[in-house]
Amino acid sequence: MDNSLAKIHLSVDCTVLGFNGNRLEVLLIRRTGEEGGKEFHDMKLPGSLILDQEELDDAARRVLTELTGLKNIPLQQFRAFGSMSRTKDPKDVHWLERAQQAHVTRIVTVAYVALVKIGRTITRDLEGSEALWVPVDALPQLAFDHNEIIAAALDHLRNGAVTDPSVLYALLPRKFTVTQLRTLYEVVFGVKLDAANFYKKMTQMPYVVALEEREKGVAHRAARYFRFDKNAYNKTRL
Amino acid sequence: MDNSLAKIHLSVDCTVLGFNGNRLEVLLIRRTGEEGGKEFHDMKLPGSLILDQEELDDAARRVLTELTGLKNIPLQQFRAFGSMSRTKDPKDVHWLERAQQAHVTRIVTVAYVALVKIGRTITRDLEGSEALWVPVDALPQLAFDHNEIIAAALDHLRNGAVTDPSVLYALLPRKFTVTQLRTLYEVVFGVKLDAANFYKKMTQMPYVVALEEREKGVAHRAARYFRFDKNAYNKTRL
DNA sequence: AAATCAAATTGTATCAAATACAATATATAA
DNA sequence: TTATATATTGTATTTGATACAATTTGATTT
Repeated sequence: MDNSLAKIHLSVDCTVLGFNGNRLEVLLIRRTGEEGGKEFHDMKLPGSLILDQEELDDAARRVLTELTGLKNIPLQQFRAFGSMSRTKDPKDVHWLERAQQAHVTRIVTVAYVALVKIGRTITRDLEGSEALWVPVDALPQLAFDHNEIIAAALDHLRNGAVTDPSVLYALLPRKFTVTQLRTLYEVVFGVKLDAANFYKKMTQMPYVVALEEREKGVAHRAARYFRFDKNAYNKTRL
Repeated sequence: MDNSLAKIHLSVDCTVLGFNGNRLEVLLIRRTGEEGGKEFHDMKLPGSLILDQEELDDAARRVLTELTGLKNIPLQQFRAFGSMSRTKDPKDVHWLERAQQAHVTRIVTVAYVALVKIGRTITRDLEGSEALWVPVDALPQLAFDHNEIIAAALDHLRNGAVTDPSVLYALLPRKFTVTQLRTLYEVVFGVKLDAANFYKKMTQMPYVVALEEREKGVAHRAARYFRFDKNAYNKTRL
């Protein structure tokens, strides 16, 4: 009975993105596996199989908390990845079966993105542990189809930011300079923007509010800090 | 072993959207079920369980072809739906188990959207069959979480159309008037647009090309037909 | 056949936003 | 004290958005 259906395993994977002031980075987990008797090291997205009765969103939240120690980070599911060829690399299959203690032929994963402030994420749990930030434009070959998942997550971010630019402020520190904001726009949309015009445009937005505090220790005129005002932003949309 | 993992079934569901010249419609399937001895009728999205070894995208394509007879329609996966509460309605569980001949506690579905030209879709297979177009702003209560899936599909369409408006032309007939195009924009984005300004703006786009042919049989000045030029469009983006 | 209707299409004027780029200000470093 | 590197402000120009009046043209009505 029921044997026309695959024995499918289901997992979640989280693409945690951060902005280091210069480019986008993704949080990856070191993986140690074995291939033909030899040990190897590579990286993968933080993920986990879904537990019995566990909601997808809860599973994603669980993974994120276990990894970063952070809670209440908005996570957004954006796509499932379920190609048969996800498990075409024997390295991955071998690793999976050792980790799961079960025969795995097919694993469908539900992918999430989270946008975090890099500074606040690197808690003691992360230091020297198995997690690390890697620039998204310099990724090595990752486990499974994780390179593809990250590419899709970036695409999702870009699309989301067009409709609702407020998501970008989740990537900036609470206090940020206009230059940081501009660099973020440049890196997300892959464009070059005029600094002077961008400055005027953004600082006249009611939701980008100036603080008294200024940058310190830079070898030039210190930039003013701004913060994002969620309330003011929401008022700009109906 | 392996009993900490749920026995999960996996399916695909297709949200096939069309534009009837006035509003968006979605293609639904009539469903006949049984509840407490009484037969009932309602509607659901076209979907199917994934076959063994079948790619997700292939499953979606298969469903779409079986339903509409059309092939080569671009389908886009946009999200998985896997909440435990998807099967909270006993009606749905009962229906599933009768259809699947198996005990089903949890079914995760991978959702796709397809945009089609309504006129070309209604083939003989559809006439009098179990499929029908229903306006998305007048949907009854559907099976499972299909109302939610359709809402997400519309959201996905809106977001996609902001970044890449060319997707909208998949919803229009090959020859269309500017008024049809404008109504589509209005209905997708939920806004009212000035007819004169929209006309000038669109007809000056290099990818909206005027044809000689005009509308016939309308009780006023006949509108000119235009067509969408994919090549010209692509040249406008890098 | 002429007048009428309704929507298509064209015109024009105004206002707002995008862009270019010069000029000024101000932390630290030399 | 001057030099350097950005931050920030100014100004002029171009382009696009918006409002709305005017004209055109099939079909229908008189």
